[in-house]
Amino acid sequence: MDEVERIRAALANQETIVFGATVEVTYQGRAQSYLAPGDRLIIIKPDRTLLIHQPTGSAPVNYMKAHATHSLVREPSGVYLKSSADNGRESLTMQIHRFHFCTTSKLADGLKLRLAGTEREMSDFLYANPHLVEEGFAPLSREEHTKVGFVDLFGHDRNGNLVVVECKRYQADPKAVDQLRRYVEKVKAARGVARVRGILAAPDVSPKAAAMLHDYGFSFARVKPPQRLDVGASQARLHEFSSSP
Amino acid sequence: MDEVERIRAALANQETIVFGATVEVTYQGRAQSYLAPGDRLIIIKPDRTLLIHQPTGSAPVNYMKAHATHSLVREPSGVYLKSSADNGRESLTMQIHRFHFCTTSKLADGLKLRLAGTEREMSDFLYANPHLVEEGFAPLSREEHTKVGFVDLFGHDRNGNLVVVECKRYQADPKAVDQLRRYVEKVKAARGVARVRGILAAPDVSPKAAAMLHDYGFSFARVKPPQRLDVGASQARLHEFSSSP
DNA sequence: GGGGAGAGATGCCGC
DNA sequence: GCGGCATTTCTCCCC
Repeated sequence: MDEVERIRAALANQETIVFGATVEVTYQGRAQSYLAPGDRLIIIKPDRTLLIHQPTGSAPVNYMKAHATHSLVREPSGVYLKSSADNGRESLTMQIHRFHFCTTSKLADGLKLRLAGTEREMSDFLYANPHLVEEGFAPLSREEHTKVGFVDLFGHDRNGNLVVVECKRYQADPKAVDQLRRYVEKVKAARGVARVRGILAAPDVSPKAAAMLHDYGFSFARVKPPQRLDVGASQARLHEFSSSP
Repeated sequence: MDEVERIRAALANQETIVFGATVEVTYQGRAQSYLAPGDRLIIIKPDRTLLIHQPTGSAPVNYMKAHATHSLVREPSGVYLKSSADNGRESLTMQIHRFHFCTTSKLADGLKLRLAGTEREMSDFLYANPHLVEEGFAPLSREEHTKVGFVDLFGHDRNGNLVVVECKRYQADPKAVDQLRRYVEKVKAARGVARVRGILAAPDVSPKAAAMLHDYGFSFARVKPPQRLDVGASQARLHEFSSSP
């Protein structure tokens, strides 16, 4: 049985397919692209995600998201993998000039990654340790998704001013200051208060972002995201859900 | 030769390595994570990018960026892939409980993807077809990266007002309006002009973003990004550089 | 299902 | 190298 037949069988059987091949790729959908022939690694997952990787970099050079449909066709001009999704609004055609290797297999895995050091954990940490934001800061709420928007941390300072805190786990950039500014204005409008302070909490701040903070009268609090992953606890909890599909 | 030896040889030989295995992964670096044992697809590229994929989704569940170092070690407790980068600030340990398959190969590819329908092409298109932004719009410059920032399109309207246009290839969201607002204010400050109009050009606009446009007195222009990929020309040009490493 | 926002975002291009 | 920003961003969460 050649590669075409093996891949067809694996597609029908919802296996994980991996092959190396010289391929040429055209894509049309949210954008449009063309990739001239070259050696790439192609992956089709059981959820019908398609990934086409070149020999460098983290990101696939071409791809189709989960739940696409794939068909391998032989035509006079050669062998093609034709993929389609979103009722034909996304389509990808890969001409396979030559197979180098091909593997198919059943892989079983239903586990979730446990991640620590996120922005959410950072705002939780600052809620519990408000002096790290500013001496005298008294948080009222965190992750407020309902009243005034998606404010990370909300409270008042030692002088009774309302304070909006935006947390970033990385060096804060202009976008982060935009966001803080938007939330400060939301709170002003929602509460009818003229003075609302803005504090950006992050491990660092870029030059442009720092200038914006100054322009808007905001403050900066240097805070590193906490990284405390309880592997033991997470492992125990994860194993409770470790039944594979 | 078992999998461990084959992978070691392939690492030394800068080959592309693909294997399926039951693995358990811990990561520490910009964040911290733990992934309990399960079947995954592991890829190591010639540039030493490491990707760990679960059976669903486009994104790797764990990874190391290019130029990491990898070593396969046998210890009394089992076989481990230990990866490190950025002088040890990033590290990943993968315990390999069981190999399911393993492939190594030399893949040669040095070609670049040609992509059409980007924001850049959209601003070029509107520069050439300014009436699509607004009747009477007269563009002065595009992709202005030096004077006032990164304004996509800049000009004046039929009444002589300065106009800043921000292009988005997707449905415009609140972040896009933030960005437009920031650029409008930059132009105001740089030119000392009190009135500068802002126009958001995008195929669609979200409800919140539309409300923000209204609040700030900005306009919306419904424009789709152009998708005209000249495959013939790109193919010819690409083949000139098709010598593989 | 769509909107809003985070991400170990990645990648690209400019200085 | 860093900074600023687009991305076929992807993914999650919540309405």
